[in-house]
Amino acid sequence: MARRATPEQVGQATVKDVAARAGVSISTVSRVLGGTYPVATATRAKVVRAMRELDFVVNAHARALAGAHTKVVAFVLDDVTGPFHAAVARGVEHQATTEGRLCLLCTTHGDPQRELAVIELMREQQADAVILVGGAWEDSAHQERMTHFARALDRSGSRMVLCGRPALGPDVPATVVEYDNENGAYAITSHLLSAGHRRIAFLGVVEKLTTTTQRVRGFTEAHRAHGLAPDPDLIVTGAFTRGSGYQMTKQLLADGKPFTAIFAATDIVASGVYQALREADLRIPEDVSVVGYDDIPLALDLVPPLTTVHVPHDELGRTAVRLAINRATEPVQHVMLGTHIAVRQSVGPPPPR
Amino acid sequence: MARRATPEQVGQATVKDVAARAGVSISTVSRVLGGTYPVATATRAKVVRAMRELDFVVNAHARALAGAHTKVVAFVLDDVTGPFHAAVARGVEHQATTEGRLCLLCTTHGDPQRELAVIELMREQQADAVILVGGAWEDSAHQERMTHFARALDRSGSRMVLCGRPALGPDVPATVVEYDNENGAYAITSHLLSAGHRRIAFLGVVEKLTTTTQRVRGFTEAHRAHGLAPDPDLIVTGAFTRGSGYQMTKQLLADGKPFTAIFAATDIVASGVYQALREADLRIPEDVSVVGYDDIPLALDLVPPLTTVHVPHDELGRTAVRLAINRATEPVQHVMLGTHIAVRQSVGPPPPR
DNA sequence: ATCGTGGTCGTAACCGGTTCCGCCACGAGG
DNA sequence: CCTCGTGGCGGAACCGGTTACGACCACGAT
Repeated sequence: MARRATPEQVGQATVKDVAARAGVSISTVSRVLGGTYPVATATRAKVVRAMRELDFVVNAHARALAGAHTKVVAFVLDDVTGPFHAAVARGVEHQATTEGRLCLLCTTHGDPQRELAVIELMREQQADAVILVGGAWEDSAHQERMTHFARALDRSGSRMVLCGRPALGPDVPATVVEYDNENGAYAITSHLLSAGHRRIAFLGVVEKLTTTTQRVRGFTEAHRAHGLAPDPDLIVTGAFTRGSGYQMTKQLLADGKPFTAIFAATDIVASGVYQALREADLRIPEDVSVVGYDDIPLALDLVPPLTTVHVPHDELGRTAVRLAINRATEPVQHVMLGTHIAVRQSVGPPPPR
Repeated sequence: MARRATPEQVGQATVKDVAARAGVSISTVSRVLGGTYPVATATRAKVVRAMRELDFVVNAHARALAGAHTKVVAFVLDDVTGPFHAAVARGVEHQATTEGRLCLLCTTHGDPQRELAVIELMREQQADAVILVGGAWEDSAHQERMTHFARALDRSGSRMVLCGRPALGPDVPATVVEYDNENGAYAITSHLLSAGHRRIAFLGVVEKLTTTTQRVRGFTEAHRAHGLAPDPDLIVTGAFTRGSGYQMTKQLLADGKPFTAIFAATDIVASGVYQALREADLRIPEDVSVVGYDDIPLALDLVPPLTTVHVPHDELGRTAVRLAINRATEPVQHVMLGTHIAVRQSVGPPPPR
């Protein structure tokens, strides 16, 4: 890139330019920039004036290189479009701003390889914290690589944060902010069970994903607590999408297996369930009760409003960056946020046979 | 920060460390890093090995400082949670990744001041492009500041991108990627008019926001084309939220002004409209027809599915970064993406009186 | 009048890379 | 056998800031 022809007004002004214009040394400019050093009022005024006249802005890279920290937190998630992730992202972004940090965003689109690659990029960026949002893959090789990264980040003064996924191990230097996935599933399943449902379908098991594993566990435990066991045929595999919810429900209906309630793995899945039921002329909750998980805004727009498990998205995101950034003073680096069910109108007693 | 005690394994490994371990010079290490220079195969192997052994990653800041560009695009939007913005963000992120860039994300929460402050931050970060997503404020002081930033960014080799908002002026160095807001509103209003509606309420005018201004203009023009004029009493001010849509509808109903259709400024607003109508026992579209704008996923989940204006969110985001990053080879820096109406089931003929 | 002292400011050494320039050894051509 | 060209590599000057260190000045105190 060609440097400026005249010392001013072309290209980006530097401290050198400011110093020259203000008639002071570079270090003096740097001092008023940092603010943390005595500079005579008159001198400061000259410098500030020169900065304004030259429309000067510091070069964040130079500053990061010379100083200690980067003022950037990175967070990686599946997809910004997913309301769940978006809500967490919002919390992350908000808290990062509060802490005076910028946000680096990366998406993986559900690809474990890409997740690894992205973390590498974040290491290059010297991010203060790298926040991994959402469920993790139950793959030991992947977890090993992840552990490696956690240590590498720790070694370079950064921090890995597991947000909405379980810890990697007791000796892995990472901050963990979970939400009570299993108990949420347990609670809402109990809700269904208490209403009298005995044949409940769980739709949307994603293999090897901690999120579903935990939800299915809560689902199963709740049955057990009622002296029951879920019918394996009613636990169906799918994706966390509207289309998948629709397909799974259609299939379930086609199979003819009796059921009186559906536990959709996520609210998005539930929206697909709603449509399939509507097309089958089945009323909610008179014919079939439906519950979801996540409590995204959509839950209110479904007709009838969806009974679901509320997850503290925002708090999840905020806590993640708060703990990571202030880890020097924050004693606890592993928290489990509570979930609770949000009762609305999609659950009723099972229909009389 | 204390430097490493031993030359290896503590802190972050640098090119110097790698060079020492591989028994070559710093410049050689840099050359294999860059890839763009002849290095003997044997030497390269030694270096690569040393890098792996030391778990080396380049320091992006040092690289940015020494080299030319940053490999980062910044984008600022109102709120990640909004489905519209999220969808654009997804496009931005995707294209940025394709172009080998990282994404810096900032939110303004509708605060013009913050938007300005954020752009300043992005300048510090030397972002390759700064993408502003969503409508702009029709405030001349604000636009002036914006113009100033556009020039400043241009001067430092960066680029401002207006994504979903109108150009600032013919001589302002900025890339503009708009969508046809007015024609979309015109089309869907015509759709309503053609169905026989004559008293259509427009809900959700946000003062001084280009987005609503353009939509209202299309709304008005469509009326005019039919030899009509909208009733000013039916154009109501509000926010782009579900709650606002709900409130405005309630109020409209309470006012007793006759109307047979509602044009919600956005789909989110429409969701509030739906609820208010449901509570008033008014059927859609038998009693009231409703249309929205944006075509976010929610439109499909509303009952009945919402007829709305489809906006090419994803393309909007992708085009924004594509044009900005490749502006050297992309001849046109101002594009207007088309919109079209997505007909679903929320519009019918007006009820017989 | 001299010395000590505290407040300001300039000089220079970094931070961790990239890249221009020049050196060296080697093989080929005269 | 000597010279010239060339591929591979090292030395050093940056990029734009921060900061330790020391110089300088004007004070009040002795």
